Amino acid sequence: MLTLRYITENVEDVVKRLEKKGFEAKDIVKEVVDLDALRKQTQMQADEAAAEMNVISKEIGLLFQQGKGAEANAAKEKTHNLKEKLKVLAERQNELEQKLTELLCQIPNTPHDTVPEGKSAEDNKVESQGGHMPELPATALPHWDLAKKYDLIDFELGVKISGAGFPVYKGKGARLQRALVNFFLDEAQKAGYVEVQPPYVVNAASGYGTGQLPDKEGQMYHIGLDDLYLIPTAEVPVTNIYRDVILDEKDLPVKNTAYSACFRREAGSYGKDVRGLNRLHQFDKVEIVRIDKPEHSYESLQEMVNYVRTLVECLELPWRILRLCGGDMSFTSALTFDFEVFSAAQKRWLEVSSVSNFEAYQANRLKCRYRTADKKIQLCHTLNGSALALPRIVAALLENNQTEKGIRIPQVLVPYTGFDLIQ
RNA sequence: GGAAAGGUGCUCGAGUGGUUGAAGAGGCACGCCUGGAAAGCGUGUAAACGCCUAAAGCGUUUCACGGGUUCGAAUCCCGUCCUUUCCGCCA
Repeated sequence: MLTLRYITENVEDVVKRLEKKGFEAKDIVKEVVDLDALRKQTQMQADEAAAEMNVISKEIGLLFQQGKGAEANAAKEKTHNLKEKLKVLAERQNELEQKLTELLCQIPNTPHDTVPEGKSAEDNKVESQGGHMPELPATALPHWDLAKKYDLIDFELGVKISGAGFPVYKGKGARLQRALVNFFLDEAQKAGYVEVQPPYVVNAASGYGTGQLPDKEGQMYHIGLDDLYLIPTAEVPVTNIYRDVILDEKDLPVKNTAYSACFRREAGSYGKDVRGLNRLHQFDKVEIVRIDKPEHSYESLQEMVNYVRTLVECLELPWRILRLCGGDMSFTSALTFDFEVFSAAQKRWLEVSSVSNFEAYQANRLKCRYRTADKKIQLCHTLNGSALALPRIVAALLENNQTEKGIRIPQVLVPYTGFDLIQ
């Protein structure tokens, strides 16, 4: 969430910026400002009452020590009203603070200046593109047919075991998955990211920390018996490593990478767009996470974008980078670049990575802070990106590299797969 | 799942209902000492919110979390959560 201070000190600016996200913030921001004023006033009164109470209590203590029991008992009389008043004020302050947090959670992150105007995915701006567009014969197959033909992925078997969206990878299909994961992790390590293996289930506090809760509750699988959530991305457990942590300036930027399976309910999305590997309930992804100081976070974002680009280039896939418009950005992001690769048989661009700077939005909920060289405490900026999500990469690899002899494996992966052709 | 113990500051660890934000130790930082280092000595070492234009300063809160008793709670009572150990089960 945005910080109270930022909102109350930049009312006009916040409202104006949020327009770009299609969020009408005027009313809620006004409510926040009013409530904050009331909160301050209430705290002043409560603090005053508490201070008075403390003084009297100390006096009573002293009187008892001096054996002046009668005087002490007389002093007690004074506390009754004050105690009642204090209770009321403290309760009111508590309520106000709770209400404020509730409101703040409903306000999305303000978009960066460079975020383009726009309402939907169609308004995203193509930032750059590259790679070679393959020319496939008319007989080219979509990846779900290729997967069947070469016995790489069994979607029906997944339905039997779990349900739609939980494919079973087999033989060279499974091997290709493992190869990609290892390749991505090795590359991330070379780029200075420290690998972690996080838990795949998280508690509610972690869900709140990164912003999945409360707004996106329905998108995660919830384990009711233990009140835990299956992670929709490694971003959640990895970023939460830094929840309630005060880092040292010299430790920044923190760079982590993690492989994890990701679980998403994807409620309400069906149809031809979700066929095959295009949209799954469980998929593999290697994530990169960075924690940085505010003045350096956009440099970090650029570095992450550059890094992800090298991955898609290594894989010899046609790619493009989109700068997401205000309307297509996530609730919590300030600036997002999406990576898409072209899947030549489907003739579609598929999103394989999303790289975002959340500025202090997540950090504020996480209480992820750092101590500057002159000992001041500030919120960090958090960033993350996929590097990369596997299924759509696999879809594009299968489709784009299909030949009469079989499916060609990109050179960089051969040491990992142990084969260069799927026959 | 059964039984027991316990949750205090960066860490370890003490804590009698009344200057305990919290002894002591370690760590860390700075200073002195040294040719340099170690040792030694000294000093410092929580966060949030509020008041104040800001700094300084002051106030309030915080000893897992939530409630209760009390003039006053780290300390007593109740509930919740978590951790550890032993037993059982098990990759």
